[in-house]
Amino acid sequence: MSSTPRVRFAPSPTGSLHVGGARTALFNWLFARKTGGTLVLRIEDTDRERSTEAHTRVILEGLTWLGVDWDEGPFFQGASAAQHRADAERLLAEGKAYRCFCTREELDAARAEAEHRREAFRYDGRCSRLAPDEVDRRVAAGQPFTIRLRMPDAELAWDDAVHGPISFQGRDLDDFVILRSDGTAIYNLAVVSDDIAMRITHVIRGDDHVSNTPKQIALYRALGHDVPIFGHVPMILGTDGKKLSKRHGATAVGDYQNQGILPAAMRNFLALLGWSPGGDREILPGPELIELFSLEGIQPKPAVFDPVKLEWMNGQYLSMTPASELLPEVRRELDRMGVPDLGRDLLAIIDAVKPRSRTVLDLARQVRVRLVPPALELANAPNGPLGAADEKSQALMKKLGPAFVANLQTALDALEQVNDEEWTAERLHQVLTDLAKRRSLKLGDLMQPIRVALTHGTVSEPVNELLAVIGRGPSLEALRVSVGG
RNA sequence: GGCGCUAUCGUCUAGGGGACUAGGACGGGGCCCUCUCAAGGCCCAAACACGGGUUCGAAUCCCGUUAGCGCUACCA
Repeated sequence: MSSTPRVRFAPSPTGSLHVGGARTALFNWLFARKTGGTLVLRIEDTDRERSTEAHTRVILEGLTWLGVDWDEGPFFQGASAAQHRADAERLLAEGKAYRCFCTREELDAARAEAEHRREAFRYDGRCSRLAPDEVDRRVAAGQPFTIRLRMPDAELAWDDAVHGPISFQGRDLDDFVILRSDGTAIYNLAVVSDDIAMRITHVIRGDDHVSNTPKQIALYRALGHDVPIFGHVPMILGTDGKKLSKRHGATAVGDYQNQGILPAAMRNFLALLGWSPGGDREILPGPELIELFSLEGIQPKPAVFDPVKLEWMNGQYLSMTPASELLPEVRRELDRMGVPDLGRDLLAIIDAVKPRSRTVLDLARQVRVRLVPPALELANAPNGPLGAADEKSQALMKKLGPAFVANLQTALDALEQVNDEEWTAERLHQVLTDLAKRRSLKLGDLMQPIRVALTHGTVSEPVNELLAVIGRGPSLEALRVSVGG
């Protein structure tokens, strides 16, 4: 008679961990952590055809990355096959279920015919009316059979934690199959059987299961167990309002991990998709999320997944996260890009570049440029050190004409006078603004060429900081190469 | 077709009979800051699906309509 909730996340390992599943897992986790309850992880692998070990691993890794940890499991549904069968046979013995000898072919034909007449197909329950000795005869003859639940003519209703009262009528539902002819359980039986065995108190799952719920309630009642609390969380849609699928681009949490999304940002974003703490709060790091979470705050309507807002949120988390925490991620990306470890202080560079990044990938790309100015790499390229600079840079060069290189040379001459000691953002700012004033140069006409020479682009932190972060040696070298000296 | 679910700016949402001239955030537009781009600050455009009720009063409660979605397997 424990009163702490027991919830479960029960993915089937037939694909990677999708954002919809991830969010369902997150809601379960949030609920468990908020209430001091227990989260059980159960892998629903009863579909032997499509389930793979690789998928299971990917799902577990995805959850771990997200920071969703579980207290029990992972359990594999396949391991409970004997219990499932025992439950079905008990129902059979108690007359709450019956053997059905209809073959798949007969059923398919009946279904096709109904469709042809544009009528709803209903299983007519013919096998439920078979005389006992007829049943015995067929069993003795080795005729294969499935087991169907006798659907009661009763109201099957529950008070959904997110939708409120939902009600079905038993007479609208078929006597559905609970055990296949090979003796394995059908999903609905397996779920109920396992949820009972695991003493699950709250079933929090996707909206697509609401029509399974009355069947499962019928099963709970037939098995003589109390029904848990159900909460059905709405689906996630693509930007076109259709169910989110591969054709919308990235849908697996692994995709977002590879794009350099931070787990905390992903968690925050997913939580806000269909859930709100009320009020205007949006940036909710882990502890707040748990503190504020409640099933009642879940929206009953489906939500559109907006990757743009995810990236914005990731940018917010990026600026909140200290460079030291970002370092391992950035280092990994740099390794992936083949940038050698130069023993340089990456922290200062990360800090310089952080506000202009939305993903870790972004961040790493910009760090790379500051580690190894592209002009140095391309010093001997056929198009010259600035040949690969971006479009806006080329436009600037064209616009300034000879002044571009002349101003660069002017800056170089002045900067060479700055010694290593003085090579700080403050000092460099002073040197450059003085220089501009003395030569009557517009600040931009002096700064932008430097920026282009150093980064091959027109976007960066302030030039004095850029020079400081790149360091004296590489900065001067890149400028020299760029003026063709 | 049957059964069920859903409906507030383009998107995520606040709101739960009077506090609504409907609030916030993303995205969009503008301004400030500024050597560029971000970040940040300020401002603007942008929504209660429709029709009936109930009520002194409805985004909010009820009923319809419409639309979207889900399920209708010896899949999960």
